[in-house]
Amino acid sequence: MNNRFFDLPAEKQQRIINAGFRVFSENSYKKSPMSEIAAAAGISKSLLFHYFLNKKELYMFLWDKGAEITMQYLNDYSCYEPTDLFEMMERGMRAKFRIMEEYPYMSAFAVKAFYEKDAEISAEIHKSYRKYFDIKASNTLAALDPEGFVPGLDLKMMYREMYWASEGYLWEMLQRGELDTAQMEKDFSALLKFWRSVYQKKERSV
Amino acid sequence: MNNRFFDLPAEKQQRIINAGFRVFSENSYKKSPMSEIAAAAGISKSLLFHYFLNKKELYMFLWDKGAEITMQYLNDYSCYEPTDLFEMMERGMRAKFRIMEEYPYMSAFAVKAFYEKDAEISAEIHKSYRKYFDIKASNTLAALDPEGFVPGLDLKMMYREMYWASEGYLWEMLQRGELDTAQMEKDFSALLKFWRSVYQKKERSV
DNA sequence: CCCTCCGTTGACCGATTCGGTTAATTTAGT
DNA sequence: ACTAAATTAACCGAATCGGTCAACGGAGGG
Repeated sequence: MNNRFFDLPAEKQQRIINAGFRVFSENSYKKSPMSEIAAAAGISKSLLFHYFLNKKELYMFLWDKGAEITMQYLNDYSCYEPTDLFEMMERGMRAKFRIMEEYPYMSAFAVKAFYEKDAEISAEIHKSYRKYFDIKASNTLAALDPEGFVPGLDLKMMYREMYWASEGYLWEMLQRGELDTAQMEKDFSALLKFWRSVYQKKERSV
Repeated sequence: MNNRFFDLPAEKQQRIINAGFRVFSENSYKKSPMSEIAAAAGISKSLLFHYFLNKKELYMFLWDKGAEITMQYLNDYSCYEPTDLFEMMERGMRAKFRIMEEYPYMSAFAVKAFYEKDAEISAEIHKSYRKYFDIKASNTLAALDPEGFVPGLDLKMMYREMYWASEGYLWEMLQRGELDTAQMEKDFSALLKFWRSVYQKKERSV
Protein backbone atom coordinates (compact mmCIF):
# COMPACT_ATOMS: atom_id res chain seq x y z
CA MET A 1 0.00 0.00 0.00
CA ASN A 2 1.22 3.44 -0.98
CA ASN A 3 1.34 5.68 2.10
CA ARG A 4 0.80 8.75 -0.01
CA PHE A 5 -2.83 7.74 0.01
CA PHE A 6 -3.09 9.31 3.44
CA ASP A 7 -1.80 12.63 2.10
CA LEU A 8 -4.83 12.94 -0.13
CA PRO A 9 -7.48 15.42 0.93
CA ALA A 10 -9.79 13.71 3.41
CA GLU A 11 -12.75 14.10 1.13
CA LYS A 12 -11.00 12.24 -1.67
CA GLN A 13 -9.87 9.46 0.63
CA GLN A 14 -13.43 9.03 1.80
CA ARG A 15 -14.76 8.98 -1.74
CA ILE A 16 -12.42 6.11 -2.59
CA ILE A 17 -13.20 4.24 0.62
CA ASN A 18 -16.93 4.59 0.13
CA ALA A 19 -16.64 3.45 -3.46
CA GLY A 20 -14.88 0.33 -2.21
CA PHE A 21 -17.47 -0.26 0.50
CA ARG A 22 -20.27 0.02 -2.00
CA VAL A 23 -18.95 -2.18 -4.78
CA PHE A 24 -17.63 -4.86 -2.44
CA SER A 25 -20.88 -4.87 -0.52
CA GLU A 26 -22.95 -5.32 -3.65
CA ASN A 27 -20.91 -8.12 -5.22
CA SER A 28 -18.78 -10.98 -4.06
CA TYR A 29 -15.07 -10.35 -3.81
CA LYS A 30 -14.30 -12.00 -7.12
CA LYS A 31 -17.05 -10.19 -8.97
CA SER A 32 -16.16 -6.72 -7.69
CA PRO A 33 -14.13 -5.07 -10.45
CA MET A 34 -11.46 -2.57 -9.57
CA SER A 35 -12.62 -0.55 -12.57
CA GLU A 36 -16.07 -0.17 -11.07
CA ILE A 37 -14.64 1.00 -7.77
CA ALA A 38 -12.44 3.53 -9.53
CA ALA A 39 -15.37 4.82 -11.55
CA ALA A 40 -17.54 5.12 -8.45
CA ALA A 41 -14.76 7.09 -6.77
CA GLY A 42 -14.35 9.35 -9.78
CA ILE A 43 -10.74 8.39 -10.43
CA SER A 44 -9.00 6.23 -12.97
CA LYS A 45 -8.31 2.57 -12.43
CA SER A 46 -4.60 3.27 -12.80
CA LEU A 47 -4.67 5.65 -9.86
CA LEU A 48 -6.41 3.11 -7.71
CA PHE A 49 -3.61 0.66 -8.47
CA HIS A 50 -1.17 3.43 -7.72
CA TYR A 51 -2.38 3.60 -4.14
CA PHE A 52 -3.18 -0.07 -3.58
CA LEU A 53 -0.88 -2.84 -4.72
CA ASN A 54 -3.73 -5.08 -5.80
CA LYS A 55 -7.37 -5.89 -5.20
CA LYS A 56 -6.75 -8.02 -2.15
CA GLU A 57 -4.80 -5.26 -0.44
CA LEU A 58 -7.59 -2.78 -1.05
CA TYR A 59 -10.10 -5.25 0.34
CA MET A 60 -8.16 -5.88 3.51
CA PHE A 61 -7.51 -2.17 3.91
CA LEU A 62 -11.25 -1.55 3.79
CA TRP A 63 -11.85 -4.30 6.32
CA ASP A 64 -9.36 -2.80 8.74
CA LYS A 65 -10.72 0.66 8.08
CA GLY A 66 -14.21 -0.56 8.91
CA ALA A 67 -13.07 -1.98 12.23
CA GLU A 68 -11.22 1.23 13.01
CA ILE A 69 -14.22 3.40 12.23
CA THR A 70 -16.53 1.19 14.27
CA MET A 71 -14.38 1.28 17.36
CA GLN A 72 -13.85 4.99 16.96
CA TYR A 73 -17.59 5.69 16.98
CA LEU A 74 -18.31 3.17 19.71
CA ASN A 75 -15.90 5.13 21.84
CA ASP A 76 -17.09 8.58 20.82
CA TYR A 77 -20.65 7.76 21.69
CA SER A 78 -19.59 5.94 24.85
CA CYS A 79 -21.64 2.93 23.91
CA TYR A 80 -20.14 0.67 26.49
CA GLU A 81 -20.80 2.90 29.45
CA PRO A 82 -23.40 0.93 31.35
CA THR A 83 -26.62 2.74 32.14
CA ASP A 84 -30.23 2.10 31.35
CA LEU A 85 -30.53 -0.65 28.70
CA PHE A 86 -32.73 1.40 26.41
CA GLU A 87 -30.40 4.34 26.61
CA MET A 88 -27.51 2.08 25.67
CA MET A 89 -29.41 0.88 22.64
CA GLU A 90 -30.21 4.43 21.72
CA ARG A 91 -26.57 5.45 21.95
CA GLY A 92 -25.52 2.41 19.94
CA MET A 93 -28.05 3.17 17.26
CA ARG A 94 -27.11 6.82 17.15
CA ALA A 95 -23.50 5.81 16.58
CA LYS A 96 -24.60 3.50 13.80
CA PHE A 97 -26.56 6.27 12.13
CA ARG A 98 -23.63 8.67 12.31
CA ILE A 99 -21.48 6.05 10.65
CA MET A 100 -24.08 5.46 7.96
CA GLU A 101 -24.11 9.14 7.15
CA GLU A 102 -20.39 9.16 6.44
CA TYR A 103 -19.98 5.59 5.19
CA PRO A 104 -23.36 4.41 3.94
CA TYR A 105 -22.25 0.99 2.76
CA MET A 106 -19.79 0.17 5.49
CA SER A 107 -22.03 -2.09 7.55
CA ALA A 108 -23.24 -3.94 4.48
CA PHE A 109 -19.63 -4.44 3.47
CA ALA A 110 -18.67 -5.75 6.90
CA VAL A 111 -21.40 -8.37 6.85
CA LYS A 112 -20.55 -9.43 3.31
CA ALA A 113 -16.87 -9.62 4.15
CA PHE A 114 -17.55 -11.74 7.19
CA TYR A 115 -19.42 -14.29 5.09
CA GLU A 116 -17.16 -14.01 2.02
CA LYS A 117 -16.54 -17.43 0.52
CA ASP A 118 -13.38 -16.76 -1.49
CA ALA A 119 -10.86 -19.03 0.23
CA GLU A 120 -7.95 -16.62 0.33
CA ILE A 121 -10.01 -13.72 1.60
CA SER A 122 -12.12 -15.68 4.04
CA ALA A 123 -9.05 -16.99 5.82
CA GLU A 124 -7.58 -13.55 6.29
CA ILE A 125 -10.86 -12.03 7.42
CA HIS A 126 -11.43 -14.55 10.16
CA LYS A 127 -7.85 -14.34 11.28
CA SER A 128 -8.21 -10.61 11.90
CA TYR A 129 -11.76 -10.83 13.21
CA ARG A 130 -10.73 -12.10 16.63
CA LYS A 131 -8.20 -9.32 16.87
CA TYR A 132 -10.92 -6.69 16.72
CA PHE A 133 -14.09 -8.02 18.27
CA ASP A 134 -13.07 -10.33 21.02
CA ILE A 135 -15.88 -10.74 23.48
CA LYS A 136 -17.01 -7.38 24.80
CA ALA A 137 -20.68 -7.40 23.91
CA SER A 138 -23.34 -9.70 25.31
CA ASN A 139 -21.98 -9.36 28.83
CA THR A 140 -24.29 -6.38 29.18
CA LEU A 141 -27.10 -8.87 28.91
CA ALA A 142 -25.90 -11.05 31.77
CA ALA A 143 -25.69 -8.08 34.10
CA LEU A 144 -29.26 -7.04 33.43
CA ASP A 145 -31.27 -6.27 36.54
CA PRO A 146 -34.87 -7.55 36.30
CA GLU A 147 -35.87 -4.69 38.56
CA GLY A 148 -37.38 -1.89 36.52
CA PHE A 149 -38.97 -4.20 33.96
CA VAL A 150 -42.46 -5.57 33.77
CA PRO A 151 -42.61 -8.54 36.16
CA GLY A 152 -42.15 -11.99 34.67
CA LEU A 153 -40.58 -10.63 31.48
CA ASP A 154 -38.15 -12.90 29.64
CA LEU A 155 -35.25 -10.44 29.48
CA LYS A 156 -33.05 -12.50 27.23
CA MET A 157 -35.82 -12.93 24.70
CA MET A 158 -36.70 -9.27 24.93
CA TYR A 159 -33.14 -8.32 24.08
CA ARG A 160 -32.86 -10.70 21.15
CA GLU A 161 -36.20 -9.52 19.87
CA MET A 162 -35.21 -5.87 20.00
CA TYR A 163 -31.96 -6.68 18.25
CA TRP A 164 -33.74 -8.52 15.45
CA ALA A 165 -36.25 -5.73 14.99
CA SER A 166 -33.45 -3.18 14.68
CA GLU A 167 -31.65 -5.33 12.15
CA GLY A 168 -34.84 -5.97 10.24
CA TYR A 169 -35.64 -2.28 10.06
CA LEU A 170 -32.11 -1.36 9.05
CA TRP A 171 -32.05 -4.04 6.41
CA GLU A 172 -35.31 -2.85 4.90
CA MET A 173 -33.94 0.68 4.70
CA LEU A 174 -30.68 -0.48 3.16
CA GLN A 175 -32.44 -2.46 0.46
CA ARG A 176 -34.22 0.50 -1.03
CA GLY A 177 -31.07 2.60 -1.23
CA GLU A 178 -30.79 6.37 -0.66
CA LEU A 179 -31.06 6.18 3.12
CA ASP A 180 -32.56 9.08 5.02
CA THR A 181 -30.79 8.98 8.37
CA ALA A 182 -32.94 11.74 9.82
CA GLN A 183 -36.06 9.73 9.10
CA MET A 184 -34.41 6.59 10.39
CA GLU A 185 -33.50 8.26 13.63
CA LYS A 186 -37.07 9.35 14.09
CA ASP A 187 -38.36 5.87 13.34
CA PHE A 188 -35.93 4.34 15.77
CA SER A 189 -36.86 6.81 18.46
CA ALA A 190 -40.48 5.79 18.04
CA LEU A 191 -39.45 2.16 18.31
CA LEU A 192 -37.57 2.81 21.52
CA LYS A 193 -40.47 4.71 22.97
CA PHE A 194 -42.70 1.79 22.12
CA TRP A 195 -40.34 -0.69 23.76
CA ARG A 196 -40.15 1.41 26.87
CA SER A 197 -43.93 1.61 27.06
CA VAL A 198 -44.23 -2.14 26.79
CA TYR A 199 -41.25 -3.51 28.67
CA GLN A 200 -40.59 -1.03 31.43
CA LYS A 201 -42.36 -1.37 34.72
CA LYS A 202 -45.36 0.91 34.82
CA GLU A 203 -44.95 3.61 37.44
CA ARG A 204 -48.11 3.59 39.44
CA SER A 205 -49.13 7.12 40.21
CA VAL A 206 -48.73 6.87 43.98
CA MET B 1 -39.19 -21.02 -23.53
CA ASN B 2 -39.23 -24.70 -24.40
CA ASN B 3 -42.38 -26.33 -23.01
CA ARG B 4 -40.61 -29.66 -22.77
CA PHE B 5 -39.10 -28.27 -19.61
CA PHE B 6 -42.32 -29.16 -17.85
CA ASP B 7 -42.02 -32.79 -18.97
CA LEU B 8 -38.84 -33.16 -16.96
CA PRO B 9 -39.08 -35.09 -13.72
CA ALA B 10 -40.21 -32.74 -10.98
CA GLU B 11 -37.01 -33.20 -9.04
CA LYS B 12 -34.92 -32.08 -11.99
CA GLN B 13 -37.13 -29.06 -12.65
CA GLN B 14 -36.75 -28.05 -9.05
CA ARG B 15 -33.00 -28.49 -9.14
CA ILE B 16 -32.77 -26.11 -12.08
CA ILE B 17 -35.17 -23.62 -10.51
CA ASN B 18 -33.30 -23.64 -7.21
CA ALA B 19 -29.99 -23.21 -8.98
CA GLY B 20 -31.42 -20.13 -10.65
CA PHE B 21 -32.84 -18.78 -7.40
CA ARG B 22 -29.49 -19.19 -5.69
CA VAL B 23 -27.20 -17.70 -8.30
CA PHE B 24 -29.52 -14.80 -9.11
CA SER B 25 -30.01 -14.09 -5.42
CA GLU B 26 -26.28 -13.96 -4.76
CA ASN B 27 -25.29 -11.74 -7.68
CA SER B 28 -26.85 -8.97 -9.69
CA TYR B 29 -28.59 -9.96 -12.88
CA LYS B 30 -25.69 -9.01 -15.09
CA LYS B 31 -23.15 -10.82 -12.97
CA SER B 32 -25.07 -14.06 -12.70
CA PRO B 33 -23.56 -16.39 -15.29
CA MET B 34 -25.70 -18.99 -16.98
CA SER B 35 -22.76 -21.37 -16.70
CA GLU B 36 -22.83 -21.10 -12.92
CA ILE B 37 -26.55 -21.82 -12.82
CA ALA B 38 -26.11 -24.84 -15.06
CA ALA B 39 -23.27 -26.15 -12.91
CA ALA B 40 -25.30 -25.64 -9.73
CA ALA B 41 -28.17 -27.57 -11.31
CA GLY B 42 -25.87 -30.35 -12.41
CA ILE B 43 -26.56 -29.93 -16.11
CA SER B 44 -24.64 -28.46 -19.02
CA LYS B 45 -24.97 -24.88 -20.06
CA SER B 46 -26.17 -26.04 -23.48
CA LEU B 47 -29.11 -27.83 -21.92
CA LEU B 48 -30.07 -24.76 -19.97
CA PHE B 49 -30.17 -22.82 -23.22
CA HIS B 50 -32.15 -25.64 -24.70
CA TYR B 51 -34.97 -25.04 -22.25
CA PHE B 52 -34.70 -21.27 -21.93
CA LEU B 53 -34.19 -19.00 -24.92
CA ASN B 54 -31.82 -16.68 -23.09
CA LYS B 55 -30.86 -15.39 -19.67
CA LYS B 56 -33.63 -12.84 -19.49
CA GLU B 57 -36.29 -15.44 -20.19
CA LEU B 58 -34.96 -17.68 -17.43
CA TYR B 59 -34.93 -14.73 -15.04
CA MET B 60 -38.52 -13.76 -15.74
CA PHE B 61 -39.60 -17.39 -15.58
CA LEU B 62 -38.10 -17.61 -12.09
CA TRP B 63 -39.85 -14.40 -11.08
CA ASP B 64 -43.21 -15.71 -12.22
CA LYS B 65 -42.50 -19.06 -10.65
CA GLY B 66 -41.75 -17.34 -7.35
CA ALA B 67 -45.05 -15.50 -7.41
CA GLU B 68 -46.87 -18.69 -8.28
CA ILE B 69 -45.27 -20.63 -5.44
CA THR B 70 -45.97 -17.86 -2.96
CA MET B 71 -49.65 -17.63 -3.78
CA GLN B 72 -49.93 -21.39 -3.79
CA TYR B 73 -48.58 -21.67 -0.25
CA LEU B 74 -50.47 -18.65 1.02
CA ASN B 75 -53.60 -20.44 -0.07
CA ASP B 76 -52.62 -23.88 1.20
CA TYR B 77 -51.92 -22.53 4.66
CA SER B 78 -55.01 -20.31 4.55
CA CYS B 79 -52.97 -17.31 5.55
CA TYR B 80 -55.65 -14.79 4.76
CA GLU B 81 -58.38 -16.39 6.80
CA PRO B 82 -58.87 -13.83 9.54
CA THR B 83 -58.55 -15.11 13.08
CA ASP B 84 -56.33 -14.20 15.98
CA LEU B 85 -53.47 -11.97 14.80
CA PHE B 86 -50.76 -14.11 16.32
CA GLU B 87 -52.19 -17.22 14.79
CA MET B 88 -52.20 -15.51 11.41
CA MET B 89 -48.55 -14.64 11.82
CA GLU B 90 -47.82 -18.20 12.83
CA ARG B 91 -49.57 -19.55 9.77
CA GLY B 92 -47.78 -17.07 7.56
CA MET B 93 -44.45 -17.99 9.01
CA ARG B 94 -45.13 -21.67 8.73
CA ALA B 95 -45.92 -21.21 5.05
CA LYS B 96 -42.68 -19.30 4.63
CA PHE B 97 -40.71 -22.08 6.28
CA ARG B 98 -42.31 -24.74 4.11
CA ILE B 99 -41.31 -22.70 1.06
CA MET B 100 -37.79 -22.31 2.35
CA GLU B 101 -37.47 -26.05 2.69
CA GLU B 102 -38.28 -26.61 -0.95
CA TYR B 103 -36.86 -23.40 -2.38
CA PRO B 104 -34.26 -22.09 0.05
CA TYR B 105 -33.20 -19.07 -1.98
CA MET B 106 -36.55 -18.06 -3.37
CA SER B 107 -37.27 -15.24 -0.94
CA ALA B 108 -33.79 -13.84 -1.29
CA PHE B 109 -34.20 -13.92 -5.04
CA ALA B 110 -37.55 -12.16 -4.87
CA VAL B 111 -36.12 -9.29 -2.84
CA LYS B 112 -33.09 -8.98 -5.08
CA ALA B 113 -35.26 -9.06 -8.19
CA PHE B 114 -37.51 -6.36 -6.82
CA TYR B 115 -34.56 -4.03 -6.29
CA GLU B 116 -32.67 -5.11 -9.43
CA LYS B 117 -31.13 -2.10 -11.12
CA ASP B 118 -30.61 -3.44 -14.64
CA ALA B 119 -32.88 -1.22 -16.69
CA GLU B 120 -34.41 -3.86 -18.93
CA ILE B 121 -35.11 -6.26 -16.08
CA SER B 122 -36.28 -3.67 -13.58
CA ALA B 123 -38.93 -2.41 -15.97
CA GLU B 124 -40.36 -5.83 -16.56
CA ILE B 125 -40.31 -6.77 -12.88
CA HIS B 126 -42.27 -3.75 -11.79
CA LYS B 127 -44.70 -4.15 -14.62
CA SER B 128 -45.59 -7.63 -13.42
CA TYR B 129 -45.41 -6.80 -9.74
CA ARG B 130 -48.75 -5.07 -9.65
CA LYS B 131 -50.30 -8.02 -11.41
CA TYR B 132 -49.42 -10.33 -8.52
CA PHE B 133 -49.45 -8.39 -5.27
CA ASP B 134 -52.06 -5.74 -5.59
CA ILE B 135 -53.25 -4.63 -2.19
CA LYS B 136 -54.38 -7.57 -0.13
CA ALA B 137 -52.13 -7.31 2.90
CA SER B 138 -52.12 -4.50 5.44
CA ASN B 139 -55.90 -4.35 5.54
CA THR B 140 -55.68 -6.95 8.27
CA LEU B 141 -54.02 -4.28 10.31
CA ALA B 142 -56.82 -1.76 9.90
CA ALA B 143 -59.42 -4.27 11.06
CA LEU B 144 -57.54 -5.04 14.26
CA ASP B 145 -59.69 -5.05 17.37
CA PRO B 146 -57.93 -3.40 20.37
CA GLU B 147 -59.92 -5.69 22.60
CA GLY B 148 -57.81 -8.63 23.74
CA PHE B 149 -54.58 -6.64 23.83
CA VAL B 150 -52.88 -4.95 26.72
CA PRO B 151 -54.66 -1.60 27.24
CA GLY B 152 -53.05 1.45 25.69
CA LEU B 153 -50.93 -0.61 23.30
CA ASP B 154 -49.94 1.02 20.00
CA LEU B 155 -51.21 -1.72 17.72
CA LYS B 156 -49.76 -0.35 14.52
CA MET B 157 -46.33 -0.06 16.06
CA MET B 158 -46.63 -3.50 17.55
CA TYR B 159 -47.35 -4.98 14.16
CA ARG B 160 -44.47 -3.19 12.43
CA GLU B 161 -42.16 -4.20 15.22
CA MET B 162 -43.08 -7.84 14.96
CA TYR B 163 -42.66 -7.72 11.22
CA TRP B 164 -39.20 -6.21 11.50
CA ALA B 165 -38.12 -8.73 14.11
CA SER B 166 -39.23 -11.59 11.88
CA GLU B 167 -37.36 -10.14 8.94
CA GLY B 168 -34.29 -9.46 11.04
CA TYR B 169 -34.26 -13.00 12.33
CA LEU B 170 -34.80 -14.49 8.90
CA TRP B 171 -32.10 -12.33 7.41
CA GLU B 172 -29.60 -13.37 10.05
CA MET B 173 -30.35 -17.02 9.33
CA LEU B 174 -30.07 -16.52 5.59
CA GLN B 175 -26.69 -14.87 5.88
CA ARG B 176 -24.96 -17.79 7.44
CA GLY B 177 -26.25 -20.27 4.86
CA GLU B 178 -27.34 -23.89 5.47
CA LEU B 179 -30.66 -23.01 7.05
CA ASP B 180 -32.18 -25.35 9.60
CA THR B 181 -35.91 -24.87 9.22
CA ALA B 182 -36.70 -27.07 12.20
CA GLN B 183 -34.60 -24.87 14.44
CA MET B 184 -36.06 -21.77 12.85
CA GLU B 185 -39.58 -22.98 13.50
CA LYS B 186 -38.70 -23.55 17.13
CA ASP B 187 -37.13 -20.11 17.43
CA PHE B 188 -40.12 -18.48 15.84
CA SER B 189 -42.50 -20.34 18.12
CA ALA B 190 -40.60 -18.99 21.08
CA LEU B 191 -40.83 -15.52 19.62
CA LEU B 192 -44.57 -15.82 19.19
CA LYS B 193 -44.98 -17.10 22.71
CA PHE B 194 -43.00 -14.11 23.93
CA TRP B 195 -45.12 -11.68 21.96
CA ARG B 196 -48.29 -13.21 23.28
CA SER B 197 -47.01 -12.94 26.82
CA VAL B 198 -46.20 -9.29 26.36
CA TYR B 199 -48.93 -7.96 24.11
CA GLN B 200 -52.00 -10.00 24.94
CA LYS B 201 -54.28 -8.87 27.69
CA LYS B 202 -53.51 -10.75 30.89
CA GLU B 203 -56.39 -12.95 31.91
CA ARG B 204 -57.00 -12.18 35.53
CA SER B 205 -57.73 -15.37 37.38
CA VAL B 206 -61.30 -14.50 38.25
C1' DC C 1 12.03 29.99 -19.11
C1' DC C 2 13.25 25.43 -18.48
C1' DC C 3 13.62 21.52 -15.58
C1' DT C 4 12.02 18.20 -12.58
C1' DC C 5 8.91 16.09 -9.84
C1' DC C 6 4.62 13.66 -9.13
C1' DG C 7 -0.38 12.99 -9.35
C1' DT C 8 -2.93 11.23 -12.93
C1' DT C 9 -4.43 9.07 -17.02
C1' DG C 10 -5.40 6.45 -21.60
C1' DA C 11 -3.93 2.83 -24.00
C1' DC C 12 -2.63 -1.57 -23.77
C1' DC C 13 -1.68 -6.72 -22.37
C1' DG C 14 -2.67 -11.62 -21.94
C1' DA C 15 -5.96 -14.34 -19.65
C1' DT C 16 -10.45 -15.36 -18.63
C1' DT C 17 -15.36 -15.25 -18.92
C1' DC C 18 -19.52 -14.00 -21.02
C1' DG C 19 -24.05 -15.25 -23.70
C1' DG C 20 -25.17 -18.01 -27.13
C1' DT C 21 -24.59 -21.57 -31.24
C1' DT C 22 -23.68 -25.90 -33.49
C1' DA C 23 -22.59 -30.30 -34.48
C1' DA C 24 -22.02 -34.42 -32.59
C1' DT C 25 -22.80 -37.99 -29.04
C1' DT C 26 -25.58 -40.45 -25.87
C1' DT C 27 -29.94 -42.24 -24.45
C1' DA C 28 -34.60 -44.19 -24.75
C1' DG C 29 -38.55 -45.88 -27.11
C1' DT C 30 -40.18 -49.14 -30.68
C1' DA D 1 -31.54 -51.65 -35.75
C1' DC D 2 -33.83 -47.34 -36.57
C1' DT D 3 -35.29 -43.03 -34.99
C1' DA D 4 -36.21 -39.12 -32.37
C1' DA D 5 -35.23 -36.73 -28.40
C1' DA D 6 -32.10 -35.57 -24.49
C1' DT D 7 -27.69 -33.94 -23.57
C1' DT D 8 -23.15 -32.34 -24.21
C1' DA D 9 -18.26 -30.83 -25.75
C1' DA D 10 -16.28 -27.72 -28.49
C1' DC D 11 -16.44 -23.52 -30.24
C1' DC D 12 -17.44 -18.34 -31.39
C1' DG D 13 -16.76 -13.30 -31.14
C1' DA D 14 -17.25 -9.92 -27.84
C1' DA D 15 -16.57 -8.19 -23.46
C1' DT D 16 -14.24 -7.86 -19.03
C1' DC D 17 -10.83 -8.99 -15.81
C1' DG D 18 -6.42 -7.57 -12.89
C1' DG D 19 -2.55 -5.28 -13.66
C1' DT D 20 1.23 -2.53 -16.34
C1' DC D 21 3.44 1.29 -18.53
C1' DA D 22 4.62 5.21 -20.99
C1' DA D 23 3.24 9.56 -21.36
C1' DC D 24 0.71 13.90 -20.16
C1' DG D 25 0.18 18.11 -17.42
C1' DG D 26 0.50 21.24 -13.83
C1' DA D 27 3.10 23.01 -9.74
C1' DG D 28 7.32 24.56 -7.84
C1' DG D 29 12.20 25.84 -7.91
C1' DG D 30 16.08 27.48 -9.92
